[in-house]
Formats: sequence, C-alpha cells, structure tokens
Amino acid sequence: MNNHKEAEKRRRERINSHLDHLRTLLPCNSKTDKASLLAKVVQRVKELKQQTSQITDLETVPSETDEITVLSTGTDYEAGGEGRLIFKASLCCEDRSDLIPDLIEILNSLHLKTLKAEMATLGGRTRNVLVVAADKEHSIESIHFLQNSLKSLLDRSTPTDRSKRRRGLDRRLMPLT
Amino acid sequence: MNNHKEAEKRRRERINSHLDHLRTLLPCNSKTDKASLLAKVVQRVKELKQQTSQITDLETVPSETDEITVLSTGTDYEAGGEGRLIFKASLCCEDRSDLIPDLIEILNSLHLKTLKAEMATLGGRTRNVLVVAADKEHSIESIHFLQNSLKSLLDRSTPTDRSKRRRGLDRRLMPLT
DNA sequence: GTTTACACGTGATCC
DNA sequence: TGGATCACGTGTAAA
Repeated sequence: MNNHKEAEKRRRERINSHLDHLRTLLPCNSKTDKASLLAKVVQRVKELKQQTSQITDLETVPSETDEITVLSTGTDYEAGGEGRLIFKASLCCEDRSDLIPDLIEILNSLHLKTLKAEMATLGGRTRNVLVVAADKEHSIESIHFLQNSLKSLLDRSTPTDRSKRRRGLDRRLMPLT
Repeated sequence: MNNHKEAEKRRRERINSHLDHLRTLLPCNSKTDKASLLAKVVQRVKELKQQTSQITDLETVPSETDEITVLSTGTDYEAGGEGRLIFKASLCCEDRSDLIPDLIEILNSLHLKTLKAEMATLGGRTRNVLVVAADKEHSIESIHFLQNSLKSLLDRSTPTDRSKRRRGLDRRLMPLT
C-alpha cells in the first residue's frame, strides 16, 4: 500500500523532529549520532533530577549525635559551559548560633556560591544544611577545605548549657555569603 | 553483506536500549511510543533546566522603584506523582525588616513550601526573592492570594526615613516558614 | 478492515 | 575497501 509507506515516513519524521529538538537542548552539534545523543540525554536527565532533589529535599531535623557530611552529588552543566560542582554540606551539633559568622567567612573565602542555606534547631541541637556550587577547577580542594573547616568549627565548640534547651521546632535560614 | 546486517541490528539495539533507560526515568509505562516518549523527554528536560535556573539565578539587587512580581515558571513533576507548581515572588521596596514576620505568616497560611528565600538590601532599599512550591490543586489561588498579600503588605508600608540609608550590599536569607 | 507502531534488511553516503 | 550511520520501504502483529 502507498498509504503505509507515507505513514511510516511521517512516523520517522516525528521521531527525528524530537531528536533534533533534544540536540538544541544539550551541548552537542547537529551531527552527533542518535545513540550518542540519547546517551547524553539519559545522563542529563539523571543529573538534573538529582540536582533539583538535592536542593529541594533537605533533611533539617537535627540528630542527637554530632555529625559533618560533605557530599558531592551533582554537576551543573550549562550548555557549552564548563560546569560547576554542586555539593551539600550538613553540620549537626549543639546549638551554637555564635558560630554562624565564622561559617559565613569560610564560605566567602572559598568563593562558594550558596544555592540554599537552611538552619533548624530542635531541643537545643541544631542542623545546618548548605547547598553550594564550586568552580569545577577548584571543586575538589574546596570540598576538603570546607570539610576541615567545619571540623575545626565543631572542635572549637564548647559544651552548651543544656538548661537553655527549648522544645519546638524553630526553623530559619542563615545569612547568605 | 552479512556483517552489515548485524551491525545495523546492533545499532538499533543500542538506540532502543537508551530509549528503555529513558522510560525508567520518566512517568510512563514500558509501552509508550518512541515518539511520545521523546516528546515527554523534551518537555522534562526543559522543565528541569528551567527549574534549576529558577532556583539558582536570583536577581537580588534592589531596584529604585517599588515592584511586586509573582510569576509561575516551572512545574515539578515527580515520577508518578501529581506535580507541584513552582513560582518565584519578588518584592522590592524601602527597607522594612519589620514586615518579615507578616511575610512568613502569609507563606505559612498558604501552605507554601519555601525552596529558597533571599533578601538583599542596598542603599536603604530591599529586595526579597521567594522561590516557593504549591500543591497543584490550589496553586492558582495561592499565586493570586500571595500577590494580593504582598500588595497589601506594601500598602501598609510607611515611608522610611531616608537618612537611615546605608551604602554597601548586605545580603542575608530570611527565616523559612 | 483500518490504523499504528515496531523490527528488519538494504542501498546510499561519509570518513 | 571497510566501518559506521542514516533513510527508506516492507512484513508483521497488536489494537
């Protein structure tokens, strides 16, 4: 049938049209394979999903044990650009709001861009969550330096008077750098 | 050539493999068309790019004229879920930090989740930028109500003593709801 | 019986 | 001449 022939042609055009559209959304020229293109698409979707969930879903309830976590979880590619590394730092300890200025100073000195900063206190304990972006070149050092800085910040911390403990969740954002 | 036949088969398998992978990343069953699937992928990539840039790129420098903007710019689909509407509210006016508690109260009453809240003051003027997510069902009403609330907040604002103007950029985040 | 989507093999084209 | 990719028309099976 002649109808069948053209129907199939329209189907191909439909699919290729979407593929061309995807080519414009990703860092790639118009001559990349279909397979390679789709591979990049898979990677990009994963990255973007991870990135948004990373910024959106923050665990803010303080735990009972002191902890510092700095984990790199996503890469922020801008079409054609070099890419920043996004990572999340969580600091959980006794409530010491006097440490905040030092924390800000650390972020400033590392040239980290704060995407989101959140602080929650509960029962005299506090959790700070920072989502920051670093230039890709110095990202590795930045992560380690940040981790060490947070560590020394905790060590400097003196035991808090437990009688000052309040109940109820007090949630607030911290100053940006 | 028999080699050609199998090479082409491998190519098809490679492409279809990526397509199957994409099916697992999107809200769709294993039986959706290639064309429809790719259409969804295009849409999803656009959404995610917009969503991250929306949270990341915030215009924080206060302008000289009072302004309120509430614009819906992205939809946050979670696989299988219903989807939240993400929108950005910008409020630029004279420096009135006493209005912040009211602002928080507004966000609370609307059951809006604050993804990012930032406040910058410069030369006695201030700009507040809120990135919030609303349940899809009530998103439209929430947007309008938020807009009206911000409007009345500005109207309630009394002219500030201009002698209190400071120079220099003081950037800080506001309390979360 | 018509439509729709898919896999297949083949010829063309480009390093 | 090969190897890789693509568009094309056809056969087939499900809706």
